[in-house]
Amino acid sequence: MPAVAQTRTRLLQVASIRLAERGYHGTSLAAVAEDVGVSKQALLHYFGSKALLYCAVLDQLGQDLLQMLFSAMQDGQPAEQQLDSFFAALTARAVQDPWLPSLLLRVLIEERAAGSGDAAEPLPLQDFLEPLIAVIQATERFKASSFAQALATALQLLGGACLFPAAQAGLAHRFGPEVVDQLCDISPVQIQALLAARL
Amino acid sequence: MPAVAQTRTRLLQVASIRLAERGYHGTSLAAVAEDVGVSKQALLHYFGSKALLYCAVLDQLGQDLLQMLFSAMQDGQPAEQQLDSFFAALTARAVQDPWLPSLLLRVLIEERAAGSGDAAEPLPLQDFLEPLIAVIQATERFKASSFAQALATALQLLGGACLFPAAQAGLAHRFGPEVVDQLCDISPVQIQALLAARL
DNA sequence: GCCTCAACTTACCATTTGGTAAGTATCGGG
DNA sequence: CCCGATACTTACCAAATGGTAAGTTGAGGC
Repeated sequence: MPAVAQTRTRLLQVASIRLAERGYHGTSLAAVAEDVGVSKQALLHYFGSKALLYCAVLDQLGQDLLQMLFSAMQDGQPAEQQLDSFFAALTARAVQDPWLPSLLLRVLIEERAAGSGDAAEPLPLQDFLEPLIAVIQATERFKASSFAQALATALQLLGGACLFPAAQAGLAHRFGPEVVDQLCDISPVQIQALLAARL
Repeated sequence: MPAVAQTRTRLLQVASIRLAERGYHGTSLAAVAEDVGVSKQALLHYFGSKALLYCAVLDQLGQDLLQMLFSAMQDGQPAEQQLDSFFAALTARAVQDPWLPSLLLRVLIEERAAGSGDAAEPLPLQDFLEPLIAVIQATERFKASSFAQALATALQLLGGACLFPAAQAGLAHRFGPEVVDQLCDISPVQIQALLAARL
């Protein structure tokens, strides 16, 4: 099935997962390459260096999130419902792709990971965060609020929504898989409750 | 001032900060030791290995959090107010010690980091998480709810409360230091609003 | 004075890591 | 049929890392 040049895509996927699970420094190029079934140098062939691979992964993550946000912004619905749709989509995906919220939280926590030294490098996820804040500022509740307040709310929502799926694997280890199964069912309604309460 | 054996304490502090900022794999023993001003082997002298150092750091973190929780549980106040006090103390400390929420989130995300292979190793932070969930289950709102629902709420609250302080440094880089200053002021009331809305 | 023990230090080592150099195989175009 | 580009591979390397071995220093007990 994977005709050609699928290798790059698979490398990106595997790299995303490993970077989410073990972080930048905990992920070795050799491990990623081995998972995909190619040599380490194949990886370097596609993405010049580890830092650039990391940038590519974050780029992909930003695009994924942005697309989810845009999909939720389609029609002329009120901003509250747009946020509802977005976080519903986010949690739905997060349950089956736990690496996504893990990576998101990680990036937000680890400010600078792979800076090329250049000051003008585009911040990863910035293209996603700014529209998200804009939507929050478009709600009735935050119409008159400051940018900082909208940002605080965005972080609160993201943190509240992403921590469970990101911690999913560890929680199964702590409290048992059956509790996690229950949590997967509870999570979406819990997020809706959070949004309803905060907006 | 540091008479003797303060070295161990300082090593633990510096290790906590570096582990929070850069994660387990991103933190080298040599770097921690150098920050304190001793040799790498002094570190190994006190904590047998890197994995044991990590365990010691997590132990300390768990104790810190547990103490904050117990302090908030003093008198016969209602559970709602106990949670209020705890999260107020947490955010107050988190603003000046951003490494604490960073480390907390990191540990929750990275399930297994330094397992001795033994299956019966005590889970880090478990002694803190369980009482916290118990307090949530003691509230009117969650009195009749399942354990899983209380756990979901605990994670939502922790995520919502910890993401901003943990991301503080990166946010200053993204949106400028003045926005972060505003956020530091906003954060506590935002957390109170979150608690009031969810309990 | 001497023994012991904690609290370190300098040397050293095996492994892993990111990265370079150079070679090979395949394929489409001219 | 050759040319170049793409998509890799094997070999190799310098640096960093966690960890071991052995030595040094100073204080307290006998």
